[in-house]
Amino acid sequence: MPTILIVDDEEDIRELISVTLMRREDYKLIEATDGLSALAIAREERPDVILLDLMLPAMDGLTVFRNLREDARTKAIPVIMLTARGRLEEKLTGLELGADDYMAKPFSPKELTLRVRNLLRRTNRNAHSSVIVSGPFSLDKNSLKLLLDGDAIDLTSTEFKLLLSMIESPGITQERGDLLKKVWGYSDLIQTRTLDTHIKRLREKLGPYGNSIETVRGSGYRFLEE
Amino acid sequence: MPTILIVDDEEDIRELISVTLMRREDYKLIEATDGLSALAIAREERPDVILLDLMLPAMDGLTVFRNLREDARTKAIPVIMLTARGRLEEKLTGLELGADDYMAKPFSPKELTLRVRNLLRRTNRNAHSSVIVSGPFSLDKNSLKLLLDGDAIDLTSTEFKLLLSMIESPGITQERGDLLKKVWGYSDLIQTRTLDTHIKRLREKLGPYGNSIETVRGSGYRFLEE
DNA sequence: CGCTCCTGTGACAAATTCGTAACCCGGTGA
DNA sequence: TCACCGGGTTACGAATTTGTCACAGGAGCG
Repeated sequence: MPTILIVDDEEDIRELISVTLMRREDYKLIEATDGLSALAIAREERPDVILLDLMLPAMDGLTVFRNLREDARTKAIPVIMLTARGRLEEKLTGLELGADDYMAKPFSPKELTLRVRNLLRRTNRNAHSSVIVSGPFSLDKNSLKLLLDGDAIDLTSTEFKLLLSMIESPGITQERGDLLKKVWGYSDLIQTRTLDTHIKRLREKLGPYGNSIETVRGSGYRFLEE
Repeated sequence: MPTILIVDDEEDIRELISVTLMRREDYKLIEATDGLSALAIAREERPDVILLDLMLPAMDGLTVFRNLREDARTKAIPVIMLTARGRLEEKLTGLELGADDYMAKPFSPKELTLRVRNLLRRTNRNAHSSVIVSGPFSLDKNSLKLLLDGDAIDLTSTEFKLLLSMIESPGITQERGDLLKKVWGYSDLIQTRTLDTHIKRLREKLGPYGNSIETVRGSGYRFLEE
């Protein structure tokens, strides 16, 4: 579920945006009423999109934006700037600074929704959507890496495939034959200890989290659901 | 140098856009006057951005857009839709379909430039920059030079190409076959030690940073992500 | 033309991975 | 109680993959 940070000092605007977005999509919304708290929240929460009003008390929106772009933690977060209609110079300054989008109030609720959605899609299109996260596990199909609680774990090619096969269907028991087919390409019921050997090796490498892989006696194995 | 496809049947619009963009940035511009040729060009040239007028003869812009999004070759190309002012329904339909941006004519030339620029930045962080920086590495595509912690390292042509191929996708494991294709143009699975030999030579020249190139056994190689 | 450098090839060494087979243990059913 | 089944474990050797090296041919330069 994407997280959206709404930065506006006017409560009715925040309310309007909040209602608009929640009516049409399933987002987690966070609100900030001033620049400083917006920056703190952005750094802490790493929202997927920021809706940033330019007319803020104390620290104005453009300054907030500059700060966002200067901080490695927040520089990649897409930002939609909001402000009063007709302020072309302001608009251009925002775009000059690298804003992802710009909308003038009052905006069409549907347009806002669509722009947020498209921005999320565009961002996800370029992101490592190949990463599967489950509890402390983070499995990246692009880099063929496993991170466990943030620590890299060396897996062999077969181990990676096996873990991937299991983590893709958490909570689902996979028959031994299915796993043998998926990972090794065995198409018939054959008698082999290969799967068990690799399960053991995998469990060893996973240390305490090795018990995330559960044995279903008489059937196969199952990756613990989060 | 990014490629921009301008799709508009009106010559003065194409001219305006062309002049606007060329005045401010170094782009390769391609023009199309109708939907069919736009699609053909997009598939062949894979532009970095498409400026798509919605009022086209024969095949309208929305249909062109749908086709772009349905084709794996073009679905990832960012599209800015252009049309007459005030057509909110049309605007929403475009955004509904997933357009990356929407501008109403007449548009501010500067705004157009900025939106194109920002879109390019978001989708290709390094595409229009000739210098790729990653940690201590600074690779200049124009001078074919590598700086490592500020010190120039002599690379042969092949070594440079190989390092560039890897550094362009940090953290991504690239199959041996893919690297052989990219750097040597080999198109089939062949048995060769060439890649490994060059990897070894590259690692030697990189000294302590040679371990930025990681071996992914059974797959290929990966440049360490920053 | 001679020299130097670059490049790719093929042979061999080193390292790693993998699968097998034997053995063990616990649970279940007759 | 006993036999059997299924999964856990271990050790070993084979297979595969990657690293390394030396050499030869080609390209480029003076």
